[in-house]
Amino acid sequence: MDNEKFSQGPCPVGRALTLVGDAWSMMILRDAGLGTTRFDQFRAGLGIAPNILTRRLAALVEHGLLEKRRYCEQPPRDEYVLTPKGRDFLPVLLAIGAWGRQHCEAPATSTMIDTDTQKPVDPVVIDRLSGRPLAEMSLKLVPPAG
Amino acid sequence: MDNEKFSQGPCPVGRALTLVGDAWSMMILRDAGLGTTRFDQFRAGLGIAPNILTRRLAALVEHGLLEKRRYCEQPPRDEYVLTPKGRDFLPVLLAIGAWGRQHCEAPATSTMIDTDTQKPVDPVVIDRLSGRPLAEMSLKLVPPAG
DNA sequence: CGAGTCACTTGCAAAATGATAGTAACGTCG
DNA sequence: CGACGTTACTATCATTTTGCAAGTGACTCG
Repeated sequence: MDNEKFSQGPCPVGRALTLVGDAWSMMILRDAGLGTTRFDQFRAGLGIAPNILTRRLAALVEHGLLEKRRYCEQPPRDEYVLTPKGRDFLPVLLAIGAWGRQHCEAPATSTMIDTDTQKPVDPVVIDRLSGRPLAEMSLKLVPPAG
Repeated sequence: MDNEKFSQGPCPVGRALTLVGDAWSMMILRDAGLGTTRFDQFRAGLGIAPNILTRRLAALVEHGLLEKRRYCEQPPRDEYVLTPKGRDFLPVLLAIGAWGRQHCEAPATSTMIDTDTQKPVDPVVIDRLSGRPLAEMSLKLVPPAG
């Protein structure tokens, strides 16, 4: 869907989706958030074909969500690490995961726990100002430049 | 990417993405959340080809995010309305939008405002238990079943 | 009757995806 | 020192998906 209409349009959702709006990219970011850094780790963990992985990683690097770093010269070894921009996207993935846990039943489900309290996290999207869950709020769209 | 590996796998993110893990589906849901219900409204608003729209709508209906309702018999007119499952996904889209507003600059940006307070909303993903933003927390993955 | 709206379907070209195989640079074991 | 393994890819090619344009059928409005 990657066209210029959305990448420069007024809707921030559209702009975001031109960068990360495909499943592989999000899965790569998820694994990167869990500590995966190397090409073959991503490949094995996701079961993704190497040519596709190459392209997705390159796109994520180009868009500034990952950084490719040479961490060993001899032999040449690269790692892909999240940039601040990429790290900021992880809460969104956890929100997607929370939705998936609620609405897509499956035999077994992995969970995330807070390492401080050892309790499972339950991601909710709220409004920072009012502190209320967005699901309970009534919202209105305001177009730009008016 | 739609394969059985993820739709039945342990990761709720993967399961969710088999349903909504493409940009068009999310854009359709976004518009549905803003009140769009009819085929040609979606088509015109998104600039999507009609055959693609047909398939995406059918997939979203099949997966239970939208419901197709005949609201007029003569002439036959259908509308697509969000199910509870689909409505629960909207906060995630707003979180994606918040990320997009922060990280993808553009000349002009539309915003959402709270109709109660008339102030712009600022979506953040927090942990329901601790109330803390997930971005500040340190998390650990726990695999299922042992 | 003719034009227009709505919700699509059909046909076909172009692009993306995915499986498999190959490559290049290096390290390690015997 | 030479075979084999590891890492990080590229190349090739079949399959799948996407997207544009045009057409269709049911119906309404003037």
